[in-house]
Amino acid sequence: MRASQFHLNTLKEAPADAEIVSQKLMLRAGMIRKVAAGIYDYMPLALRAIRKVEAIVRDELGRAGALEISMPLVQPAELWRETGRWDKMGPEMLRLRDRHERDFALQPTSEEAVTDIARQELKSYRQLPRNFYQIQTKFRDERRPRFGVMRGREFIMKDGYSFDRDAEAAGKSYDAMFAAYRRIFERIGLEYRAVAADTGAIGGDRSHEFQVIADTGEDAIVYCPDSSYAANIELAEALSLLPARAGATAALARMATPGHETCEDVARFLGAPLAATVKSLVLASDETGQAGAPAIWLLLLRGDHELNEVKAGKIDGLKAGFRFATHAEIVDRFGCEPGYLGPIAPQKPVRIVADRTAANMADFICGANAAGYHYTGVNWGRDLPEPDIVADIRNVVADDPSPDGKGLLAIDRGIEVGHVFYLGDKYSRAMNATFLDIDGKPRFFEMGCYGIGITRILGAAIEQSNDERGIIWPAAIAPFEAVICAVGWGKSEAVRAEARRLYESLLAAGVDVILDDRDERPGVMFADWELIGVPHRLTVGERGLKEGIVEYQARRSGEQLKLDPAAAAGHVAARLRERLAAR
RNA sequence: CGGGGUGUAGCGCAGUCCGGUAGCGCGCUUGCUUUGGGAGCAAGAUGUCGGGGGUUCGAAUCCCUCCACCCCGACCA
Repeated sequence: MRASQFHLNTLKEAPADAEIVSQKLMLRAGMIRKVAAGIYDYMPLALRAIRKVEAIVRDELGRAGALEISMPLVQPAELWRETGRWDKMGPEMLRLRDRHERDFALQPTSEEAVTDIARQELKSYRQLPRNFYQIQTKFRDERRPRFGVMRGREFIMKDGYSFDRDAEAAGKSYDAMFAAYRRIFERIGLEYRAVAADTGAIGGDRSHEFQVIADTGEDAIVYCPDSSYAANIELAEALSLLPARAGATAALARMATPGHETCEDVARFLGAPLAATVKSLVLASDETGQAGAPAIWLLLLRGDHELNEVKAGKIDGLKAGFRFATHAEIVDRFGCEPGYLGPIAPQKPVRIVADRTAANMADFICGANAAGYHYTGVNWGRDLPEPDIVADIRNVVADDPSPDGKGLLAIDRGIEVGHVFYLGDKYSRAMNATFLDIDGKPRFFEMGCYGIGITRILGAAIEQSNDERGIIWPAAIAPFEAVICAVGWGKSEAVRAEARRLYESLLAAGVDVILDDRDERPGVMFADWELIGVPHRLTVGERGLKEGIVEYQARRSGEQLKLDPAAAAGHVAARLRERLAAR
């Protein structure tokens, strides 16, 4: 490719509404253009990177035995009604009507469509396992799209689905996809972690997210440096920090704490450590209690801990959904304003759930259910009944003990770029998708689903790797692997001749190279290609040619070399091969 | 969806309070000069001032209304 025939449009300043670095750099590099909230044009540079990601995904999935198909972007409502998701999906699914007033949705994912394929195409156990995938535009009408391609409404996703005879075979399909995902992210050249994730209603332990490590990630990922333990914070098990409950040493005392409503405030006011306090959170469950009123729950956590809502949602009685209680509900149950709530003698009974750590605390501080008062020296059993339920309901924090008992936990930020998930027969059962097994009986398919956010990978790669000059692409997905900057293209026949020769030899060596023949000043060329993030740069100019050299510069390290022109193409090709061999 | 904010040239912004011929920087076009880290000089082009309605002799500016976008929150495979 020659720059004079390519489309480049770099900006010195990013649009004011761009928020995070990947979004700013992609806009400045002219890769994407915003068309509407969360909806972008992918310009030639971006599409080249996208195609490279897709090529790696196709190659590895093909190797793993998956078959590419394409399902419709516009899907009939009937399909979604079969599984109940037409109603369950909510406004995130964009719906539309055709001229006959029939309902359709833009696919946010394709379990229904692929299960429909399976029930018609896969008749026999002899056809299993089968794994279909597509790389397709998805639409999810996010309430708040942001961060450019990281959380767009329209985006490109690889979604794959496996069909197996039984759970054991499905486990093998899952493991094969897990291994393929590892190869994919390694080939792309991202620093990532595969973490255990929440399985929701499906249950089991077969759900993993592939998280690209980046400080700007929206997810918190927990891992143990001394073992293989890694999990999304939504799932990561929090052990009790107190192995057993210590005996009471203090007497119960009612302290005036006017105006001190948070645990931090109360601890400071009473001169006690934050870890001696217990915080009270009031929830209302959607399962109605007596007389049709929502059941009210009191959740107790140590003052320095945070509620994990995913974990809370696994408690019997909260599984159907919950919300934070309203002010009126709180006052009705506790006879007291929020800020002074506690588990001791609320006005009306509530279900009390204590976190594992809170349940082992002794001599603790909590609200007295009277405005302006807290209790100190509170002890379970002596001052109030044992909690109704003790459960893990908090987020782990750094330096918590690892649940596998092998050290302390650390926390990183991550960007989710892939997810593998065992579905069981959730969709096959809902859609009556069966095959005939060896015994002649129909059985529901055991399914798995496997997603990769193709466009999100671009954003994640940039978040992970950039500097003040711009993007630093991993070579495997860079729009171009190398650029030749021809300094003085317009006036020097020698420069033109050498640049063309170099260009041809790089092409012959299989390097995806662009020749910058725009006759721009060197500063303009260098700034453009550094912003765009091309990993390898060769500069040909009269100055170097007089010395008998061309210059090489590596984008990531900044390393500069003077190379014999005859060896330059080989040098770049060798560097690109090294990267592949290193994996 | 609740709260806040912003819409002026491709991008970044001023002008709005206090109504009176539409501005600046970057980018773009042409010419000359320059030529190894986003060149200089000169001459240009580009605006339904987000849309509609109103007030006024006159509206980017004041009023009403709609829309879009952004931020915070809530929500969320």
